[in-house]
Parts: sequence; structure tokens; C-alpha cells
Amino acid sequence: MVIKRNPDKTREAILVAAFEEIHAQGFRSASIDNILRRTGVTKGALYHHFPNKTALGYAVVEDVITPWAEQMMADLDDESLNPLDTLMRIGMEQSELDTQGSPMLGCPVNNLVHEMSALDEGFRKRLNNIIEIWRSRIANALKRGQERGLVRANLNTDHAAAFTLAAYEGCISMAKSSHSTEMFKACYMGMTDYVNSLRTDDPKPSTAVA
Amino acid sequence: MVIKRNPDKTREAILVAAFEEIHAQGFRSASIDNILRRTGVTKGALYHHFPNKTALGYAVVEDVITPWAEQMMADLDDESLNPLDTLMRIGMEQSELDTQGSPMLGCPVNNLVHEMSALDEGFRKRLNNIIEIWRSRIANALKRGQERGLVRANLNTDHAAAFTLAAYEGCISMAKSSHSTEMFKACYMGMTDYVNSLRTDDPKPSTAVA
DNA sequence: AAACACATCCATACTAGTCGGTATGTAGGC
DNA sequence: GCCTACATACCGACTAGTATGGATGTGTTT
Repeated sequence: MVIKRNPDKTREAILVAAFEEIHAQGFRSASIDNILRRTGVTKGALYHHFPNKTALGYAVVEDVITPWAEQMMADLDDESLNPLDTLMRIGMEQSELDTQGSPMLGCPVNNLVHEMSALDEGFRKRLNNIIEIWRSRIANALKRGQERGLVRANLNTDHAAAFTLAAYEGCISMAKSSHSTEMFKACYMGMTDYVNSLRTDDPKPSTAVA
Repeated sequence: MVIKRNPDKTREAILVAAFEEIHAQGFRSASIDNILRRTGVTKGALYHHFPNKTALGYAVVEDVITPWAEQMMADLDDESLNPLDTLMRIGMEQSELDTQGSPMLGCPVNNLVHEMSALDEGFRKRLNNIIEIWRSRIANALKRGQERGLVRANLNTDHAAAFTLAAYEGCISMAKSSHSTEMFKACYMGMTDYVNSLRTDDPKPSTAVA
């Protein structure tokens, strides 16, 4: 017996396809008809679940991108690791994940920020919420790193967290423009220097993981 | 005698209006009809000067954005200044320039990179050309700073230049998402720490290198 | 347990408006 | 005279969104 109706699954399928379309094309250039083609869902179904395109875009940010963004920084809460090492590893993993797809699509959050933040408050707030999650997660990790003697005591962790996040997004932008990992690597080497400059002078290797 | 024809002026007016429209809306959402409305030029005139929208976009990058981008970094060649000071000043000036307009539109280069680099090689190459101009200008300034004993001798200037540029673009992205100068200031404080860590006479002994 | 009411879920066909682009005509300037 | 520099009117394609109808699932009543 074929399950003919499954509204949750339908909604989920629309959200995933919409995310992919938006990630590839941007929000305004994302085509509803394309999303329908990707899913096989009809227009009636889509407009049953979402009142309009903007609401769909908001839902993508809230229900797809935000969970992904939160999960991305999860390892920063692992107290057995040096947060500075974790920070570098997260950046590296994400960039590798991104370059696996043939066209370098970049960070979905930053892409939408550039396209929509100046045009639509609803997008701006939702995206800024993600940025703030990231920033505070990093800031907390740095602060705990200070308490554990891993991070320079005289560092302003709030400033450093904001800057680190900005720098990371910037590195991805550079990779997008150069269309090669080479530029990203150069940026990332510079970033490594920076992150290393946040370490205490004589770090105790007690936290090293075998 | 009224000059009824002035093709150069017409072309220039189209380019300026197109730049503004693209800066505000992005390239694909930029409307030809809007550009015509801004200028009073008719569609026949526009398509006389430019074969299609893409060519117009390329011309905007080449004839409007590139000269602006080159002029922006001009002070880095001034040998009477400390390149690290100049670097910070350029960033500050540009951000103030940007925040004067009510909506924070961000860097036109980075905006277009995010929108078009993954979709159109013609845009990507032209934009990457600008990025490369910036990057090499910064790298050269850092190298000359090393020769003058102003910049840490053991610094890889290529990596640092790429990273500095990335970080700066990232700071603007953060400002766009937060819609306030506050976040930008936090980022910029972090950036100041970083740039200062490149100096030889480091006031913070903790960043001294072994 | 059967039948009915009713809201949910989805499908199809259509619309008004905007898009980039073109065909054609015409007026200015050397 | 003739090419350049425009102006006007128009076109097909595509856009988000809607109107309408039907199928399905569920709760209620008898």
C-alpha cells in the first residue's frame, strides 16, 4: 500500500530542495518552479505548506540552516580539546566539504547575508541570529580556554570571537573568487598564524590528545 | 546650443546608474528598466552601447569598480607612512563611507563575488582580478615594511596579505548582518590586535615569537 | 461498525506582471 | 549621403501567486 499522503515528509522535501536551490542561486533568483521540479511536488502542495516565497525562505533559514549551523560548532563544547585547535579543524572541515561540490557555493549563511540583509529585515534578523550563535559559541570557548590556561589571559574574547568568525567567512569569500583552494590555503595559513598568536606562550601539553 | 548627442556621457551615465542599481540589488536582480528610469536613457540607447545585460555588468566591473578599487589602496604606496597604520586607516575610512548610506550595502566587490563567482566565469575572473590587485598591493606594502624594519621579519607577507584582505571583507559582512556598527567595531578591534601583532615593536610581549 | 461531516492535503489551470531582448524607425552630425 | 546615436513599440519567456476542484484522512454520531 502506497502512502499517498505525508504532509511532514512533503514539507521536509520542499525545504531541502528549497535550500539547495537557494544555496545555488540565491534567494531571489531561486525559482519556485525549479524547486517543484526538484521534488516532484506540485504548486498547490507548496503553497499549502508555505503562504509565499518569503515565508519559504524564512523557513529554510530556521529549519534547515540554523540546525546545521548549531551542529557545526558543537565540538567547541568538548572540554577535552583545545578550543583553538577545534576552531581551526572546524574551518578546515567545512571548507573541504564545500569544495567537494564542483562549483564553490560558499557559506549559505554568508551568501544570504550579502544578498538579503540590506533588503529584508526578516532575513537579516534570522541570519544575524545564526551569526550570534556562532560568535557567542566561539567567545565562550575562548573564555573557557583562558580559564584552562590555553588562551592568552589578556585577550578580549568577544573581540577575538567576532574577528575570528569574520576572518573565516572572509577566507571562504576569497576561495570563491579565486575558484581554487590555493587562495583559501594562503588565507588559512594567515589565519593559523593569527589563531596561534592567541595561545599562551608556554602552553602545557597536558590537554593534548593522543 | 543644446548638445543633443553625447555618446560618451550617455555611456557613462548608464554605467554609473547600473553600478548603483547592481550595488543595491545585486546583478541578477538589477533591472534594466530601473537603470533606464534612473538615467532617463531609453532602451534603444542602452542596447546601442551594450549588447546585453551581462556585457553591461562586465563593463561596470571594469570601468567603474576596478578604478575605484585601485584608487582605494593608493596610500599603501606612500613610503612616508607605516603600511600597517595605512592598512587600518583604509579599512576604517571605507567602512565609514559605507555606513553613511542608510542601508549597509557592503563592499561591491565582495557582494558580486558572492552572487556571481560560482555562476559566471566572466564575472569571476574580473572580480578576482580586483582581489588580486588588492592582495598584491598589500603584500608589497608589507614586504617594504619588512625592509624598513616596521613589519616582523619572519612574517610570510603573502599569507598575511591574503588573510588581512579576507578578514577585512569578513568584518564588512558581519556589519551587514548585524546592521549596526557595533559588531563591525568589535571585529575591527580584533583586527587591530592582529595587525598590531605584525609589528616589530610589539607592545604586547605575549605575541612575541620564539 | 457503518456512515456522515469536515478539515487537511494536494493537483491543475490560469493570471497579471516583469524580465531581457529585438525590430523598426528616425534624427543628429561629419 | 551615410553612419552613429538614439527612440518607440513590441515579443516570448518566465515570475510569484491564485482559484478551483478533488482526493484523503479523521473525528463524531448513530
